Amino acid sequence: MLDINLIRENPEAARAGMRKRGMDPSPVDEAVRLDSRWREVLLEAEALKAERNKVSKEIGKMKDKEAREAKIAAMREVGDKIKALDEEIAKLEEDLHAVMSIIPNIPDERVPDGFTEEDNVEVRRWGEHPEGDFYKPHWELGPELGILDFERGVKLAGSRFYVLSGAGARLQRALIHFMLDLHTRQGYTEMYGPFIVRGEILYGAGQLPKFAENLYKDHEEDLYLLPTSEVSITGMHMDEIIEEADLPRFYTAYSPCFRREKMSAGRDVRGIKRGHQFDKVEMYKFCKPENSADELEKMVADAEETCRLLGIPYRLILKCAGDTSETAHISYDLEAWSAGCQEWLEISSISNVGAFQARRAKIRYRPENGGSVQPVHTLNGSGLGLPRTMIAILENNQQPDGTVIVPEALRPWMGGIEVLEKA
RNA sequence: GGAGAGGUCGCAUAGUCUGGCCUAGUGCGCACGCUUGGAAAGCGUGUAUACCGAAAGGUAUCGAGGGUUCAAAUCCCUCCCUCUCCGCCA
Repeated sequence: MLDINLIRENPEAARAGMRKRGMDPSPVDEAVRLDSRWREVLLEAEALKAERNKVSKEIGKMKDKEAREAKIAAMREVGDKIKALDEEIAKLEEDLHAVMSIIPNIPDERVPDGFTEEDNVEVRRWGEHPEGDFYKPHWELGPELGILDFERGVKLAGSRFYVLSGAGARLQRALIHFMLDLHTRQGYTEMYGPFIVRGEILYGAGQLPKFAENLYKDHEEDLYLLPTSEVSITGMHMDEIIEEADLPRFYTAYSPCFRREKMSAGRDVRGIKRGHQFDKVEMYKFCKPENSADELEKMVADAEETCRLLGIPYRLILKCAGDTSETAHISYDLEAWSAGCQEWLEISSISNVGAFQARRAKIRYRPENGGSVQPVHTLNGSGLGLPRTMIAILENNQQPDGTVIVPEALRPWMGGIEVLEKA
């Protein structure tokens, strides 16, 4: 959510941001209109409340019965007016809130123009593409090695589910281990929390109401399965005021992620690229506004280090305005090359969200110099999505004989397995 | 799942029965000042958040949301959470 003061003082900035994303900027005008009407009615209601508070206090001290009754009758009328105005205020607030929550974050000036993936800008590349005519896609390679079972996944839970077994399951666990240890070394604190969260937590992170249909929900309580641990980490400090001395805070967390993928029905159905359940290790930062730009670059470097240590060739993409998440000022994507599918796979998305989520989730900090509290900035980035990292490793590291070499970095957790081969 | 006790401005507590001097008291912590060679102690002052307003000031918030009333921390209803005991079960 943007700051209402910005909408008031510089609505053109918000409009320009929406245009840059290819959106119709009219919600900004609607917000300006609702806000000004809201203030008008609020002023009126508060004046009446001030009067009522004052007179009510007098009534408490009055001895004269008749005069007292007269005042009570008068205040009863004032009370009715207040009630009507309060209802109007509540309605205006609701409408304003609804409009404010569809106005996206303003893209950073470095964000390139454009509305589709085509307009994203490649920043840099690392690593060599494996060349050869023997590279198979993972959906063939995995079952052949006996580590990936699509049929049983479907039997258990339907399409877009799969089962990892033996060395496949172990490889994923090794990756989780490796990433958490790496991020800890990079300065992040490991967190483990609920994989099910309340609706208000999703709201604070900006997932609700917009993405309601993409979430799995408990059938009788206001609880949802996590679509990403970005949500739970944001919620970690919801409604808190953090002392400046306690910033920045860096967190890393492993969690499964659950998504109904309603919006991408029929897309990427093959293999493990897009499942309803996948694991992810997340990086997250809460910091002061003046540091978020630098922290973003550092987080990108942390994600790149993960790829390099695993030997995964990648390219770093700066997303164009139309392709940048609505909560973000600016987003980078890290894409891994997969030799079997012959395509770039998004394995990490790293964003500076600025105050956008913090404002919504009421996460603020108290400056040491005594200034007033203000929203912190938040950043989030995948420390790599596990399935796509698995794809890259399996496909790129395969040998002409159909075996797969385990990256050195993962060996400490592989129990002596250096090569994946048919059991 | 059953029974009970609770949730108050950083922390700890008073206030709730009996609605109005609650503009929420007190202690601790914290900040500043006085005192001191310096410190501790002591003394004094200050110490939530949001919104409206140029300001003065006003409004709201006592777990959340409704209700009663001229007036609600206080009375009523619903919900959330915590603790204790019982039952059941990883």
